[in-house]
Amino acid sequence: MKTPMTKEKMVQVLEEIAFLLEIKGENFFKVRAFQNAARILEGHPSDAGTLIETGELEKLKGIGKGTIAEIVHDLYEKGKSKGYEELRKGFPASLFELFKIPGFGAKRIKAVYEKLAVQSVEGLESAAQNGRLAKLEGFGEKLQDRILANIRQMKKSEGRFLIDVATNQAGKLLAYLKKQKGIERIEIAGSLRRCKEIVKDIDILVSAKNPQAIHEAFIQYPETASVIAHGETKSSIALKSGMNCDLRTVSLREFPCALYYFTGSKEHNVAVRTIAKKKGIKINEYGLFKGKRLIPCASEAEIFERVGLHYIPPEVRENTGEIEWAAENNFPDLIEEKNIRGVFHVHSTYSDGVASLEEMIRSAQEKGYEYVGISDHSQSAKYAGGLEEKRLYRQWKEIDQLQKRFKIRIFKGIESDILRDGSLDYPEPILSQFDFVIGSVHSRFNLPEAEMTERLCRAMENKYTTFLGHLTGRLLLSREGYALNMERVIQAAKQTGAAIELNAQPQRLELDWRFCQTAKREGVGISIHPDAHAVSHMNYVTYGIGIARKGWLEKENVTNTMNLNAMEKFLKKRK
DNA sequence: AGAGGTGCCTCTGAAGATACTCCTATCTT
Repeated sequence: MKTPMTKEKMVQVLEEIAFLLEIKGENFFKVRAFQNAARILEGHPSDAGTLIETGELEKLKGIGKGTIAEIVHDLYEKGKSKGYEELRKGFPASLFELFKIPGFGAKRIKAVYEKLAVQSVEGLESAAQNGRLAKLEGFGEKLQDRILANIRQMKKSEGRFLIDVATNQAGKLLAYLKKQKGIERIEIAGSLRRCKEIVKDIDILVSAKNPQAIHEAFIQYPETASVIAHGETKSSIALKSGMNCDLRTVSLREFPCALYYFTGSKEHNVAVRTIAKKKGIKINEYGLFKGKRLIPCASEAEIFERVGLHYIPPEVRENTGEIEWAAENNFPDLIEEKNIRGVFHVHSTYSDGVASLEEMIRSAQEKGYEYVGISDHSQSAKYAGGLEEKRLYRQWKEIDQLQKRFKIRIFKGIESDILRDGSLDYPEPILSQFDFVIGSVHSRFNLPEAEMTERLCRAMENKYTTFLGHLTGRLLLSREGYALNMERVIQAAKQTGAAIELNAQPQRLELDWRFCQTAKREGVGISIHPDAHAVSHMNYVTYGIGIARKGWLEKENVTNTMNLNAMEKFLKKRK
């Protein structure tokens, strides 16, 4: 039996359909209907099978009973869709890559495809290099240069993956391997275990009774695109997604030292080995030795114990001061996900979310939170359906109604655009009615550093600004953040009492962990927010926790570890 | 294409800036 198509793949197909319709110059709303459906499906907490078998699919607003539902059914039941295949005729798969180039949309893709027979990024690059692109109607020298630069930038991201992509793929591979017989211990190691925001490959460590069979099963993994190496202790594969995975097998006895070694970072390992050496201890991936004698270690914790260090959790093993700290005996008690008592920065269908207020609130309550802060976009964010006064009142009214039915405390807030001059997006009489305000920059990204810094500082000086949202506006692997004097911004937060958001969306993950320590030292509060646009995004908090731990944050440093009572006081005090 | 309300039609994510080329495509979630 064929395994049913996964939801991720379906989402991709719907996005491709939208793309093809756009290239064909179809009705804008038709295109958007497919984009919308893709977002809805992606953000829904259930998998495709459940949605189809329960009949819930057709009830989803934006999917309906017509074409889109039919395509999803076909994809699920037959693994293919006639309509989609028809549409794809004559368009090479490599054409989809072009959409990832910033500054390259449907119109321009259509133009180069039809007039220059460009079918891929490679083709576009050579057309730009030999100047053919600039000669095309509607193009020119400058655009050609910009596109070349963007292609170069994009190529830098090749082979690098966001943490959620890596986590999901690693999870599936791990589940597959765990089904094999003879597994004793299995763990993810490497940068993924250290919770790096960008991951290059997945490292898996296994001890098993029958390592050969595990290596064999590993290279047979259905998602394997090619086998790079297949040995007795190490195998490497490239997944269809382009991601590489390494599997190493060790004995059960070696497992803790191997796990420690393969978790890294290299710099951390070198530094700890140096300390160990001074005590006459040798550590390598095979074990911990005093002279020639093997000292058995049943866990990583024992390794640290042996070298006289406090246990250092994987996330902070970057040799950025954690070892000195571990030697001093006042190692921080890093925040854990269970410490989070509520979240802010939750969107709904009032602006650009795909789930209703009720669905988002329910999901927060089901996660066991004491409070949830709703913050849709403000009126200037037209592209995202930002709320002007009238719809704001309607939302407040609905929240009041919902509050009667839900136990969780609902805070009324807004993700307010920070306008060019640093002011917020509503007049004071409206601002004063919010329980909280997240100030975020969503436009005019290319101001000079001094001006942008001033803009953010001014926003924080506004007494209604509770949190400063996604600090630099970066999108990992696709867009640099805007220029900013981080030290000054953190100082301004300290002086004004505004908290800085740690946006847990995998593409953002900022405040960057490298600056969390600075904020912590200055006593600036950090608030971990999912920036959820769908129910499934509520889980982003987990990544935020990983980054917060990586930045050495403790419970006390994180604003939304406050209980409801303390949070209510905090929000009132800010005004 | 889907939703909503009516029976086949209308409306839908709504603007403003930017960077380019020459009047428009793209980006902002």
